[in-house]
This record gives sequence, C-alpha cells and structure tokens, in this order.
Amino acid sequence: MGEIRKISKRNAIRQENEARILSAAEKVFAEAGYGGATMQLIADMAGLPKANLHYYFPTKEELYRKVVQQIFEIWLHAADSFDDAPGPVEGIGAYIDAKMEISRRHPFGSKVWASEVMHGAPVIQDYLETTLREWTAGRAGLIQKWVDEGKMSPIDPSHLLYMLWATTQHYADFGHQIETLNGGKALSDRQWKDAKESVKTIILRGIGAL
Amino acid sequence: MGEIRKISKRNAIRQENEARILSAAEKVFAEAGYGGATMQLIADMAGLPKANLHYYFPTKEELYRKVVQQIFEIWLHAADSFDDAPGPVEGIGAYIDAKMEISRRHPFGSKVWASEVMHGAPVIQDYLETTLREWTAGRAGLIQKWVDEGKMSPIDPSHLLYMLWATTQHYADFGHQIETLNGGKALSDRQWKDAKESVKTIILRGIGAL
DNA sequence: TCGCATCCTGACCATATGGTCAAGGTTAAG
DNA sequence: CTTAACCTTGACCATATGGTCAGGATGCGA
Repeated sequence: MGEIRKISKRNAIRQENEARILSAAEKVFAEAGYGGATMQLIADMAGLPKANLHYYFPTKEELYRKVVQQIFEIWLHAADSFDDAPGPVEGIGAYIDAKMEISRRHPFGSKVWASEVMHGAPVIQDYLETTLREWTAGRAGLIQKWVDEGKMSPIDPSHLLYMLWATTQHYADFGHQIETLNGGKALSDRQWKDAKESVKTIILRGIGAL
Repeated sequence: MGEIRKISKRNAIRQENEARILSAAEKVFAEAGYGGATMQLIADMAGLPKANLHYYFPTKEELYRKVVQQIFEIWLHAADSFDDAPGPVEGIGAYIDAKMEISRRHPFGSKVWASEVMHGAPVIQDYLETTLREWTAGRAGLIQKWVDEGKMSPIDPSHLLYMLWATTQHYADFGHQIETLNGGKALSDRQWKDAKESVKTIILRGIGAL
C-alpha cells in the first residue's frame, strides 16, 4: 500500500530540502568526482549543516545513487522522440536535438553519468544490463528496419548509437575543453545551433538519409 | 646543460621503478578518479612500498600531473598522420584510425584525460590554452583549406574536430558500457575493425568527402 | 494547550590517507 | 677498501572525512 501524500508544511520542507541536496550533490559530484566530493562541500552548497544531509540521505553512496538514477531517467526519456518517427531523418534528427539540449541543460548530470560509467558503473551496472540493454536493442531494431526499408545506408546500428551518444554528450562532458578552445567563453545560442546542425548534417548525410 | 645519462644499474632501477609507478598510477587514476585513488593502492599495484612512491614522486598531485602529461603527448602525436595528407579522405581517415587505435591500446590514459577535462582541467589548463589551442587552430585551418578547395562540404571545422574526438574517445571512455551492451564481452578484433569502418564511413560521407 | 512525530544541528568519534623520517642497504667512483 | 651518493622501507603523524548521537526546535492533529 502506498503512503498517502500529506500536503503539509513538513512535506514541503522535505521535498525542498531533498531537491536542494540533490541539486548540490549533482554539481559537486560532477566537478570533483565521487571520491573528491565531500559531504561538507555538498552541505555548504545546499546551505544546510552536514548532519542534515545524513538525515535525508543516510550515506554518501545512497545520495550518489539517487543522483545517478535521476540522470538515467532524463537520459532515457530523451528517446521518446525517436520512437514514432517515420524515418531516420525525423527520428535520429529529433534524438540528436533532444540529447544536445540535455547536454546544454544538464551538463552536471551528464558528467556524473560519464564518470560513473568510466569507473565501471559500480552503482548502475544492473541498469546497464537490463533497462539500457533493452532500450538499445529496441532502437537498434528500429534502425535496422529503416535500413531494410532502404531509408538509409546499411550501417551497424550499435556503432551508430554509440556515435550519437558520443557526439551529443561530448558537448557536456568536454564542455570545459570546448569553452577553452572557444576563447574561454561558453558557446552562444548561435554556436549551439551550429553545433546541433553540424552533428545532424554530418550524421544524417553520413548514414545516407539525406 | 643537460645531465649526462649514465648507463648504470642505478639508472636502470630508477627508470624501471618510475615506469612501474606511472603505469600503475594511470590504471588506478582511471578506475578510481583522482580523489578515489590512493597512494597505497598505486603502490600495491606497482609492487612497491608506499614510501617508495614518495621517493620518486614527492606528492600525489605531482604523480598525477606526470600521468596526464604522458597521455597528452601520445594524444598529440596521433595527429602526425593528419598533416601531410592530400585531402580529407586520407587525413581524417588516418586520424580516425590512429585515435581508435589509441582508444584500444591506452584506455586508461584516455579515461584519465577525460576525467581531468571533466573536472575543469585543474592541472593541464595551461596546455589547453597553449599547445592544444594552437594544434586545433592549425588543423581547423587545414580543414578549411580542404573546404575551400572543394574537397569536402562546407562544415564548421571546430565541430568536426569535436566530433572526431568524441566518437573515437568514446570507445575508451565508455568502453565498459559498450562491453556490457556487447554481452559483457570486450570487442573482438572484428568488432574493432567494424567500429573503425563505421566511424570513418559515416564521417567521411557526412562531410561529403566520399 | 498537550503530546507526538518530524526536523535540525553542534559536538563528537573512528578511520583512512597523504606525507615524513630516520635508519639501514646498495652501487660505484676513486 | 673507503666514501659518498642513491635507494628502500617500517613506523609514525597530522589532518580530513564519513558517519553518529543526544538534545532541542518546530509543525500539527486532537
């Protein structure tokens, strides 16, 4: 039986504090890594005493797990646009747009995800083996269908997916490098648009869909 | 004046130990991150007492810096193939081959580099602003030249370079994810070859060079 | 107002970690 | 052989960190 959600000040406080903590944690984990992040730093950034963090999240690992799960959700939903598309131009095009937007809006989340995977996915290995595997198989099937229908060149769907992930997430994960090469300035609206267009053009033309 | 390099047992010991330590450090930093890595772990992996590490590398940060610099070198030399190529098919094709090979042979190094950049490049920021910036400007100019000569479609050289880095390094940095999606098995020779071909085909066709 | 559940937090603790050091071993030049 | 430079290492230290806890504050239903 699910608990009745009481609309009260207490509930609001809990919700707000958990959100503050998760947001601060995402940033700190992204910038310092799991090992480099400290509960004290997260607490300071959230504007709460350290002991209060442990009230809401018993351990550092628990907090980290929540952060990663949150990212994984966003990450998966980006593919809704992929599904009911008539062909690669619309489907993959929309997917690239969505993922580029995520890289721009959630750079911290993307970095935490990257870090987690790079370290061997110690906390989300099971997700990789279940949810992500199914998700990937589904999209790969769709891509293969498009190939069979002659809507694009014969390409290995897996490698195409890796390419999509790599190119879009790069703008978040290596954002600092890109910014440095951009004269120390963050990409402008215009440059983000150019980035999206470049990626879409090269990939869509590259798979013979344009 | 450079020091005369004495060929002696002492020298050999120093060289071997430094190499062992650097190799172990690269692996540990890649798998645990800077904060998660411990000198004890690196020492164990190198088969030396911890105090001995501090004899060769005074501090953890110094050791880390050496590891990152070492990677940066390899990383830069991968572009030699880029230079004296007549056009994008040869130049970019060879560059992709070289970088994919590095991803396969030096996955730890690639991860350390990625981690360093993701955390804001605390130790190699100056390299980004000098060496890398010059390197990038040079290649971007070359690409622009190819565009002007009609050897490829008009593409923003910067975004193309980001794409090359992203796609090739992804196979190292997200190797664990790829392995998991590959049924828990590392990519075979055949699969690496397919990966290279897929990336080259999509990008070269995508920029209108094929 | 009363009483209970929830929330808050300063002080505290055990442990892990980067780094030091002094004493002893090894190499090789003179 | 002597000597000085170099290498090795167990024991040790100061500090930082994740986590605990007791007691107080606050919200809220009755």
